[in-house]
Amino acid sequence: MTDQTQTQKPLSTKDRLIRSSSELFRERGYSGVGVAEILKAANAPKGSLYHHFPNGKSDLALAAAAWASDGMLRLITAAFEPATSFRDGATTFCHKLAKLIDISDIWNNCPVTRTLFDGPENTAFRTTTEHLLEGWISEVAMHAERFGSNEEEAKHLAEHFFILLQGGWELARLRRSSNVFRNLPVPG
Amino acid sequence: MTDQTQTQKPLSTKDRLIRSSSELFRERGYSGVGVAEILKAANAPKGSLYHHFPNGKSDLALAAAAWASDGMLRLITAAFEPATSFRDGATTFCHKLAKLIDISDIWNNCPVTRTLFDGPENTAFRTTTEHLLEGWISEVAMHAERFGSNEEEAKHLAEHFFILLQGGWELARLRRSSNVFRNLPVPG
DNA sequence: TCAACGCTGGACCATTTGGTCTAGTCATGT
DNA sequence: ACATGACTAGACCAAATGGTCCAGCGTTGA
Repeated sequence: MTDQTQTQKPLSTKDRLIRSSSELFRERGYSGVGVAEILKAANAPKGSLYHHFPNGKSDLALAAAAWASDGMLRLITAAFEPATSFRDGATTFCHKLAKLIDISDIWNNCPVTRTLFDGPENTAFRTTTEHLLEGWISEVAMHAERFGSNEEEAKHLAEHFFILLQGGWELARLRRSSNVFRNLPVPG
Repeated sequence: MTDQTQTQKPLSTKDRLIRSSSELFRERGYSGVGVAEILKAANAPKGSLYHHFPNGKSDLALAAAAWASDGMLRLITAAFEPATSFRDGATTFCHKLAKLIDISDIWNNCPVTRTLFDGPENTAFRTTTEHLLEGWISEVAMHAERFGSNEEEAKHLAEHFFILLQGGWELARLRRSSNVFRNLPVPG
């Protein structure tokens, strides 16, 4: 995976492709975005896309979802790591997410489901979606255990939180308000 | 609105168009479905589509979402009407939905968000989405009030339930299991 | 009986779609 | 200096896209 912590301005064509497409995909879904549009946004020619991603659009979507999922994972860590309890971590997460949504609407979409649930129904898409989202859940469960839950409890807590997150995204989008996340009935 | 309670077999072309497209849209999203595919599924020629829906695909999506939303509304009523408490109604709803999902995967999608959030970002789509989904919420809130909640409480309860529903759909799809709804942490 | 109208059938169209292919550029190591 | 391989550039393509148009059909009311 590409190092995302770098602050250097000039991104490689491949990275520009991943980032731009990630934004577009989560805004409008896999089938809602055309290759031409991605290319324009990333300022890249067609040849580059098919060089870096031999299977074209679908490969790119897989990579874009994985990259964006990493961002969410880091957000989870940033919220739960320094927390004093599960509830505290969950609440912090929600407030951080709300702030991101205030900055840009693209955060008001699940980068993984928007990108991959909307895509072609093949094994690669299914397994990647599973891998990424179950990754979020087990990461949250890990923190729940850290705060004293047993494995069973932690799993439930994490799943519950996942449901609230996904549902929150829908309601926040409907209402056009990040406050949904600030008032989310977090478990714990 | 067309009478959906009729049991007569031969549906009008317009109704076939609405029903078929509704299924397709909620399975694969607005941009994931082509007009040709809808026409084939509804066994209708192109002329009919543009006769009944002058604005073509987008008009049809609006109608399809409204029709499917009505179905959800009836499910809500069927669950909450005879219930003994809000929690009872909510639980019944979840079990009914789970059963529908077992029958057909198409129920594991929000018919409104899948169809309209994925569509073109114009006023018609936005206001229709709002109208339909807020309709669900206020219907649930109405039942909450019926069971003794004050207006404020009822609103919160309904929103909370909406979030769980939407999030539940995502997790159920990820896990490919309707049991998510049977174990949903319903409020009340 | 006939006119009017609602609806159907499908030919046709411009545009956009995702994808291929190849000639070229550029940096690298030797 | 040169060969190598990674990468870029964009012309090109078949297929699919959403949409238009109109001739004809059948049912209705006068």
